[in-house]
Amino acid sequence: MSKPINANPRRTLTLRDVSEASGVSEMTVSRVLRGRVDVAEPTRIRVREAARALGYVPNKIAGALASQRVNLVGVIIPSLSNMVFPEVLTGVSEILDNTGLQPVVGVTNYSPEREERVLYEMLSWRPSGVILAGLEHTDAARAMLAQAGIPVVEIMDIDGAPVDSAVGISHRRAGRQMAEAIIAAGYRNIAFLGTMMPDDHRARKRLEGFEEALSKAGLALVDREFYSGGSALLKGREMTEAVLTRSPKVDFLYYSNDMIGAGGLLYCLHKGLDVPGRVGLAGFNGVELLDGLPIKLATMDACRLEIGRRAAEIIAGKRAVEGQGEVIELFPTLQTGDTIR
Amino acid sequence: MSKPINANPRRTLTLRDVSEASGVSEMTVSRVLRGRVDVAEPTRIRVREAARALGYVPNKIAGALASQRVNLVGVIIPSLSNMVFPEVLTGVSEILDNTGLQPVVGVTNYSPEREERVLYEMLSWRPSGVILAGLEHTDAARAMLAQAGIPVVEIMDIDGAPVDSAVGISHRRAGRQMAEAIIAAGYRNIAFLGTMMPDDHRARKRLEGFEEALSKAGLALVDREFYSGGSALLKGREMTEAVLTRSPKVDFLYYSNDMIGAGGLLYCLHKGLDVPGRVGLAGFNGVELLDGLPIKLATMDACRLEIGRRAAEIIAGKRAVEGQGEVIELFPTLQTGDTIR
DNA sequence: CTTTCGACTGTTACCGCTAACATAGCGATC
DNA sequence: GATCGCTATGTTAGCGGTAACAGTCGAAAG
Repeated sequence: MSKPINANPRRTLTLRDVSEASGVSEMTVSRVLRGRVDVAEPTRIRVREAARALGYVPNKIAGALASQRVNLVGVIIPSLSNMVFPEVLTGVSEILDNTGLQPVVGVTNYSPEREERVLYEMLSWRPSGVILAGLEHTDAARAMLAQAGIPVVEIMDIDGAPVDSAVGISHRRAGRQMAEAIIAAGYRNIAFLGTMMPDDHRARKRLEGFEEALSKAGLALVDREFYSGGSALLKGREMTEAVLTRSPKVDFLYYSNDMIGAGGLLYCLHKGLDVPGRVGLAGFNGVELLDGLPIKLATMDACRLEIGRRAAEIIAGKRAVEGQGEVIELFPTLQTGDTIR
Repeated sequence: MSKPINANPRRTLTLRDVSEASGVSEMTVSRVLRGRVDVAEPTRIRVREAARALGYVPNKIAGALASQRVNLVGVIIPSLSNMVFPEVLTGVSEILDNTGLQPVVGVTNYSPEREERVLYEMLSWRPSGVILAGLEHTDAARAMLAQAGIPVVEIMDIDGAPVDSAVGISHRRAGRQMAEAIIAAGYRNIAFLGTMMPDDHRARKRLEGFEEALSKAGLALVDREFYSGGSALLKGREMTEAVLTRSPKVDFLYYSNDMIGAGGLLYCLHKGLDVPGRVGLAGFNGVELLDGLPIKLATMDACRLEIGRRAAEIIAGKRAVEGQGEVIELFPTLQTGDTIR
């Protein structure tokens, strides 16, 4: 009776408010706002105006619950601070933009436990699909993915068994290829510089492939140096100095990523070392940053943009859950740049 | 009667499934899974085990609708591909990690329209708060923010009027300070190199402050050069070459960000120019990358981590919506590095 | 004029969970 | 032994939308 009028002057708006303001049912408002075609033009206009005037923003939580549809795609990656994953995201968004699907990013910092937590959190929002980096996950994470009943794409790596689909390159092969190129160029005293890799499986696989090819040629790594944390460029510089000081006969430096490779290259140039004569260098990833260096570091692009695109396409295409997942292998190209003779 | 048993063998699980499996009511299951304390220990254990055995993942959509609570915080930033925003995100996550709140990132690519869309999309999930970069937004965006009834923090910049709260630095002042330092060091023929800035308001404000201080000293920019897109490091190199060729008497290069500054620095070093004697350089942001350069570029850190932290604290603290927003000004420190004499 | 049909709009019943309140035990208190 | 006061659990009624189906109404067809 004495319901307080205007007690809550800015209570959050609902369909009902728009419905009352425009004189049609909530259902019709809902139809208009979702862009369905079976509403008369004049009605449509009235509703749109009422909604805009009120500043109504639909509640997707309610909508998703009712329709059992969520236009979100979880994307779980290890890090944002190296340039590689942002580029994957670019590829993903590019494709998803035309589908009504929306990426939601989660970051794991290369921690499997954190990945599990992030995944759990994401799945609890019932996304339409999940894209996640790597093939290595906790058992619980793998189980969740399998149970979720949504398309799952594991990206970056294909050396292993995916839960559902996978898009990536063979890092083992990439490492092998680089080793072969280096050996062919005549280098014999090769050192590896890279991340400490308890959980960077892709770097590990590259190194494995690299060493495999070396040993096939009767060679072995002359030295190796690892780091974790800090400014990659600086670390590359420091590690390079350490290695060249400790093992003066080293004539090639293979870096696990371009950033430390760039640091090493700058160091060598600064020291006036003959590159690629006295010492050769190579990195991995093909990041844009390298274009700005005085001379071009040898590298292998990781097909990041393309991986993002393909993964998104799989999610967008696979409305139906069933059907075996597909595995798409991409092939990185070796760019010898100016640092391999 | 003849309801098909197991018709949908992997229908998605609900509380009811866990409830049946553990022999208690849905409500009790709900309580256990939300970690509420008023459930007997044996019950709690039974429920947990049933949930784990089934692989149940709660449906936050339903939960959020029922409780009118969403543990999400929208974070809207222009870009992920320069190192500045990832660091802001790090600060945000760091604080939010202890609060049960979760950041959700949206990227605008410096487009106001895209920002508006991303914001709309986010608000439709009814987040507990929004953090977004900059003070410049479309009218519609500003209206949505004001209507949303949730804490809003605009970050990076405080030269303007925030919708609610703001955390950032004064870019105008930052530009002024840098100009003063450069003038004090005796440089007189100063050029500016930076982004084309229809929508990079912070770079614009820095330039404004910079020129203001110049003119106060009776000086004016001798040359200027703009770019957009592409590898920043490379652009820095190219623009630097262009400026030094076109205006040989230039003795100082002020860059709108560290990345192009680094490119310029590498170019100068490569050309054997005397830095900082013949020509001085300065950038902006204080990115970690600079630590790896042969000599240290002068810069000003933008307090990115701290901005992220403070913004998150405001959101986390402000359970209540009311109360005027606060404006927190941070003060960047000028690091002269090795490129100002 | 009645019937039919299609275009448009309304009604009803949930979606899966949680707030709020109700209830059942059960030992302590007087 | 009745009452009280807990603690532990259950019941009820939505949260704000949407699917599915049910009208309504005017024009075309018979």
